[in-house]
Amino acid sequence: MNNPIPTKSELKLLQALWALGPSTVRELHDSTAAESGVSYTTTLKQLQIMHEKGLVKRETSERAHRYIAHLDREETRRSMLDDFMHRVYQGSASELVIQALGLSRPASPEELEEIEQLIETMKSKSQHPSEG
Amino acid sequence: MNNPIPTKSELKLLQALWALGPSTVRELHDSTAAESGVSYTTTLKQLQIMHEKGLVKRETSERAHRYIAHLDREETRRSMLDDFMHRVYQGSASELVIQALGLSRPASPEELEEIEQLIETMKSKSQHPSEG
DNA sequence: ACCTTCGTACGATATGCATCGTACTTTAAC
DNA sequence: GTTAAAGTACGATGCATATCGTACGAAGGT
Repeated sequence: MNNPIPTKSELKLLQALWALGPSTVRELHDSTAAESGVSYTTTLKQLQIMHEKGLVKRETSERAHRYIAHLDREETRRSMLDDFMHRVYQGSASELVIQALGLSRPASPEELEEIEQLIETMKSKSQHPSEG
Repeated sequence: MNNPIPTKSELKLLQALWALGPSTVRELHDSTAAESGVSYTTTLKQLQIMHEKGLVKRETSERAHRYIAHLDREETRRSMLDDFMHRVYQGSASELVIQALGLSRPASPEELEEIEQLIETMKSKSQHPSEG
């Protein structure tokens, strides 16, 4: 808990790390620099800073160090969403959900089913408040 | 569309503006500075910058100018949520919704009903893809 | 008329983030 | 063993954000 919130560019590198798994700076740079256009040392420095902050771990046994995301995608998203929900929606998950459902492309029927089932679960839970 | 995303401190002032309606710097500062501890001129400067950016309008007929949020809370939240959803969830509203429902306090039964109804609407829509 | 109070305007500074260039190190090829 | 290639480390810079102090103008009381 109380995890550091990654910045925009840190998040991009984390996305690449989650997609590729443990990677060298070279690999990460090649997979992201095409879009961002930044130079190699920028990617390197960014990863070093992320290491200081504890966002990534690294394996230094090889000459080219291998970086690993410290938290998985689910946990990171959860931290960021929690922060966002409090800052923007004053902690109201339901208002956030309602607005998210109104955004852009409709979800697939399977996803809608999954969401509905979650809601059923929450409904029954809210009738047994002793469960925390 | 393509609205500027407010920064963290700008968002706090917008929250105050939405709560209070058109307000002077003094009013906004009194209602937010207790928590933030910043000085009056900080609030003033912030609002001037927000005015330059188009985040707020202002009424200068009185000596103490009156500031008004340019966009209402719903629109601002929508822009911010859309940006967040793309950056963090790669545009997947359903993954965001599922995780939001899992966060912290459960929503009230009324809110869950509202969400369920929304989902029913979306389900029927997804069976008539010609509606865009 | 003069001073105090309340307001705006704006330059200066601190901090965080993102970016790059340069210096140094290691490896392998010649 | 000298050099080229590929790597790490790190200081310097630019830019946005956040904060504050000072300067200055307008109103009102005495």
